[in-house]
Amino acid sequence: MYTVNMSRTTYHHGDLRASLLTSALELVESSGPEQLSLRAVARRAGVSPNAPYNHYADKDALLAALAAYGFEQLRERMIAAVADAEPGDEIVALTVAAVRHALAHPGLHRLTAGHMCSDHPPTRAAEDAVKAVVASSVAATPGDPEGAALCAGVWALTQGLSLLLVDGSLKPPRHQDIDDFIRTIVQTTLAARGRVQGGADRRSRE
Amino acid sequence: MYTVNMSRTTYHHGDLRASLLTSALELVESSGPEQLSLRAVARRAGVSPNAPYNHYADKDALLAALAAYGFEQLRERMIAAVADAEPGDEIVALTVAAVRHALAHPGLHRLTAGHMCSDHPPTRAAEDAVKAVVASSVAATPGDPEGAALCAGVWALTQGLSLLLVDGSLKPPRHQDIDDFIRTIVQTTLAARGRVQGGADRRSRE
DNA sequence: TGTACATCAGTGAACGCGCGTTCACTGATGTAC
DNA sequence: TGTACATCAGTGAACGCGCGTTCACTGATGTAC
Repeated sequence: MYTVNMSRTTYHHGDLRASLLTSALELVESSGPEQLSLRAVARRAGVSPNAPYNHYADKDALLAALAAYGFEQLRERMIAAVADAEPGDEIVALTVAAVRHALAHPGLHRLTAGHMCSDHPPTRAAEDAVKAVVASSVAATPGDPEGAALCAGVWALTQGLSLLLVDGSLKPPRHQDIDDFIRTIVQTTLAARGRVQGGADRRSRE
Repeated sequence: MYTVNMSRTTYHHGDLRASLLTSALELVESSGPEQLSLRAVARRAGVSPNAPYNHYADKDALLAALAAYGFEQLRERMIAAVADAEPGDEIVALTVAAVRHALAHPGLHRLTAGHMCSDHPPTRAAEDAVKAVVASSVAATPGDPEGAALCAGVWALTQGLSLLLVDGSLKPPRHQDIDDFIRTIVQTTLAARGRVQGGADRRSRE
């Protein structure tokens, strides 16, 4: 008797595939990605431990689907933020949106950021789509200084901020709103060399 | 008979505490932090599964000690890099050193970056010591633009680059040396707003 | 409209596994006298 | 120098656990005629 969460009356579930995903989503948020077990997901969906195998090849496949979902959600948020941003502010807006998303769904963030979802192509594709949004927002910034490097830097800054904030190793001061906090960090960081002297530029060690 | 790795002749091990740490270090690099088990560490140290309990309260304590070691190593590398850097280049040098360290010890990096090591005070202290080095290198940079924010940004950028490179989601181009790659990204990122127009600065959403 | 049957999507039980941790015990070591 | 004994740091066996996955099976559904 595995009916834990929903009291199903029909033998067939209806849409177990989707139900497993939302169960997994709930569990990843409540217990973290490393604690996520296929059995727990099935339990939560009110189904026997092996029922998921009708919809996902194995545990990895479910995790990969969950990660893909996470990337897609993130992408939508980022796209909306960039669209709403005032000209010249796209990069900061995108970063703020991404970090907020990570803070709103820390479990999902840790799943996608940690490389625990093996390299299923759809997941990789979803991740690439996210990076494409970063690229477009960098390109949208007038001046476009060294596209690829700035893309990488912005994305790294975003992921780093998400990581530190999600883990609690970085905290906004009491009085400061989280959006302002992120915004200030990003703006200050992107402007650091602008205020200091331009020296020490592009010197390879030789 | 648990003598797997070392063929011990004496009943007592000698310095099991240290031996456990190095065994754990090897395992965390070969299999990743989530696979690390206390039994495997004991096995590798050539000792029965419960022998570690004479030296560490539980698995968590061993993990915390390992993480603390990782932070200490990182700190030393960063201090050396900052000391060697030319004036004005401290931040970039520190970042390059930290990312290189992460790439040289990906398992250890993932242990320290993921918040799996519970909050044992010594581990936290070791982490704070690392951040202090960042702070001093930012302060050493002439102009010191908004210390705290830049500290956070530089540290986030460093952690983000480490994460992406360790996970393989960011790769240097074939022809480019990894140091140059990191250096270029950091320099470009810190100089981004300097080259673009200074607009969109410090606008709160209201 | 009714019936035979293939197919789909579940169940229930079991498998072997490695894990963290605890227990009682013991070999080796060092110290007091 | 020799002996009694406390203490330290190991052993070996066992505990209960939850896991991923497989097996044979079965209830429900839809389609062909």
